[in-house]
Amino acid sequence: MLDLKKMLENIDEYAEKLAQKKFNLDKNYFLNLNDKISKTRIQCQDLQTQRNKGADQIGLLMRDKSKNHAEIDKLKSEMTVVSDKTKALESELSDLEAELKDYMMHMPNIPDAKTPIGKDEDENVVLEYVGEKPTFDFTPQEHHILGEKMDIIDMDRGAKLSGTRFSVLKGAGARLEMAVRNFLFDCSIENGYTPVSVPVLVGRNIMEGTGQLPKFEEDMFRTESNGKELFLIPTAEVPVTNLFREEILQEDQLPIRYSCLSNCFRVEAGSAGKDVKGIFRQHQFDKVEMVRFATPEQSWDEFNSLVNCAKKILDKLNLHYRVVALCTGDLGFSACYCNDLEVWLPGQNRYREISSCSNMLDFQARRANMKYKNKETKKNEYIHTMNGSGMPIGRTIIAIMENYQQKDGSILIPEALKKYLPYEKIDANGQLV
RNA sequence: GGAGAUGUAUCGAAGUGGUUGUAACGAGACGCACUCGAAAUGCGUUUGUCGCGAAAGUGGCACGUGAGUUCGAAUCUCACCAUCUCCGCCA
Repeated sequence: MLDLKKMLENIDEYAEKLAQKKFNLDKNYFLNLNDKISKTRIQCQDLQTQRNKGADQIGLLMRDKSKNHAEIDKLKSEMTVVSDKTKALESELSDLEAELKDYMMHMPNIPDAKTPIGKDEDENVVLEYVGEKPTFDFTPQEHHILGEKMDIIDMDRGAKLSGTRFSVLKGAGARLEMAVRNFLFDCSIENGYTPVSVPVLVGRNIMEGTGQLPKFEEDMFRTESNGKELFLIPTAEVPVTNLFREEILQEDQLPIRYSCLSNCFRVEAGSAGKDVKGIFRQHQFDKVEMVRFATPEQSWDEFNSLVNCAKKILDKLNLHYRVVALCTGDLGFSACYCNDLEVWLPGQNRYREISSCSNMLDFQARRANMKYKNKETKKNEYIHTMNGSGMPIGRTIIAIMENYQQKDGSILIPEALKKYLPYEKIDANGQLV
């Protein structure tokens, strides 16, 4: 959620920036509503004061036995009127506040000044290329072709179990997956993160805290059982970021760096027909997520360090990639700045997103009410949150398969992975040798 | 799933309808005094949040959450949530 005060002071600037993220601010509605709320609030507080004083007075009279009942009864009936009025106004005020909150919960975070301005992903800006494209003396295949040939990825049986966008990994495929999971998990620990293991089913308020709800409900898997509603998380960012909701941390505790390997579930509404082959875009996948909590002063250093953590992982695997700054139109709902790492996939002959690192500043902290006590000012201030993928397991597997494939149809095991999968390669028949 | 109990500030815990007073008492933390320093002792400070105000200040709201009763609710009623104990069931 945005800072309401700042927004009211710089309403035009905010309107413009929100428009860059495709949110059309209804300025009149917004200002009127605010105006109505502050007027109602003042009236309401006056009435509440009146009610409190009246009640106290009655209490005093009742203690004083010499007073007659007629006087007390008269006051009581007067206070009934005040009390009714107060209740009516209280409920009016809470309706108005709920309306404003609902409107604000649908507003995205505003882009940071260094986010390039642009309509869509075509206007993202490449910041850096790292490593070099591998060369092949044959035509490299896409991962799903290799996977089916070697019988280590079974899309058909995945679909049989759960429908499209589900898959089954077998033999060397399943072992490669486990190796990648362990590798990425250990990478996050080497990079200084404390691993956490969290629920993948969470309540509605948790999804609101990180910004998935209320706006993107159709993108989320929802369960309901015994009247209890729970959502399947689309990323570990959701439960991990919410760990400190409704808490006030000490400044010394920050920064906090957590990593989490979890299942992720996405409906992928609106991406029908896109990336339908293979395991690139699945309803269910595993991912190591890195989440950081920081003070506003630490925020950007922490963010840059987070991006470096992600880069280090791809470097270890010797993969070629580029770093991209997302433009305003492509930026996620909660983010104010985002760098994507796009790995080179020779089979697809293009760069594809493998990690997305975003700084949310205080946007999520406001929604989830996460604060820290500033040592100097002694005030409680909102913390900053940021997160990035410490790689999705599936896409890392794809990158390895496509970049390490050989002319004979085998796939070499990257050096960094041999600790977890002590073989030279997966041969053309899908055997580890 | 059945039975019972509990939920109050940083922690422990009192408070079963009334101003003064958001919260007795205890611990912790912080500040000051005493001390060469420390301990001990004494005094003081210590919930959050939203208004109005340049500030001093001043007012509202919050005792698990939400509704209700009442002139007035931490206290009474109802629902929900969480925790603990016992029983049952089950990875």
